[in-house]
Amino acid sequence: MGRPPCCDKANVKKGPWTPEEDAKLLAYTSTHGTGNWTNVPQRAGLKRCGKSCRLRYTNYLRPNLKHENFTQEEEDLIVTLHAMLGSRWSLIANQLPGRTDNDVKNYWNTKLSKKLRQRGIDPITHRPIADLMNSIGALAIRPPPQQPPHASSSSYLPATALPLVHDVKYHASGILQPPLPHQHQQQQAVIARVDADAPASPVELKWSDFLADDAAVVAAAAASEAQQQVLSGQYHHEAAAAANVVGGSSGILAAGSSSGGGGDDGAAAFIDAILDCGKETGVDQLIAELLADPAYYAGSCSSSSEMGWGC
DNA sequence: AAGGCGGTCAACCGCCGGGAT
DNA sequence: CATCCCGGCGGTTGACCGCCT
Repeated sequence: MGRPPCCDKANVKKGPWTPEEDAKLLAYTSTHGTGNWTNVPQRAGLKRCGKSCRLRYTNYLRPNLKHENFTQEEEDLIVTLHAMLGSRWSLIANQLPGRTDNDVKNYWNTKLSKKLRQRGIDPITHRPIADLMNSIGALAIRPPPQQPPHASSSSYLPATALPLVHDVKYHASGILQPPLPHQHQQQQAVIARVDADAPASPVELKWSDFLADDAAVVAAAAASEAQQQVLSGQYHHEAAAAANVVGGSSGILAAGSSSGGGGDDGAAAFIDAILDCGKETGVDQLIAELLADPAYYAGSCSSSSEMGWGC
């Protein structure tokens, strides 16, 4: 039971918008701007729900929207960001000027996820499907852990750790390869730089707080040094974001990848906490920086056309 | 020609978080 | 502090279209 509907459904028109309705909405927004959408229908002379008006405007009528097909570069970016962020379409869309979250979501659901699947890549985890099947088989026969999940000398490791984001290109290409040494060094350098910016009173967030089951344990075991900083409680939102990018992306990637596993929820909650750590989080900026740094994604191939999954 | 089928995408729905009161 | 309202988000639906049989 959610909130009551925002509109009187009996007096609200639904369905496709007509050119006349578009014109009314455009005329109103061009003179009055956006905001207070609940009053917009009445003032614009529309028999629509305010939410519907907002959606129509943001997804279709808003200036500077791109209506043409997605480019190869945009596809690459979506795949990369989806690997980093999961289905946070608004964040992904923020990195694609002129695209809406609805655009990106639809494009992902109808095109990109299929492309990945055809390439043998699981679109949720961004791992090779064959790899996942092996992992599932290993999980099925693995005995329960004998040690607490945070034991440092854990002999308990999955057959294949969940993926690191810097592997995304490799996954997308279907060729899983380890990062080159200089790539790893550069990743660590970024972590160090981000960590150096940590505030004097860091937010107390621990990855372990979000651990709930095996999947999260696997993710933690696969984490890098940067994630260890998170585990030690010296959390800083940007550092944590970097930790997730470099070592803890498995949490993001695992989110939603299984049917309701608690670890997936934990990973998602962890990311939520990161994103909630203040308006100045700089997540967008961090994403932009990471994307601008070719070292993160420089693999054996540099574009998805080379990946071989062009149209 | 017509019906079935799958793909695409605009739009809706319900939930959530944040600000206002 | 509690409640209400609004905007935003992600998931889902359904209309439309083109292709195939």
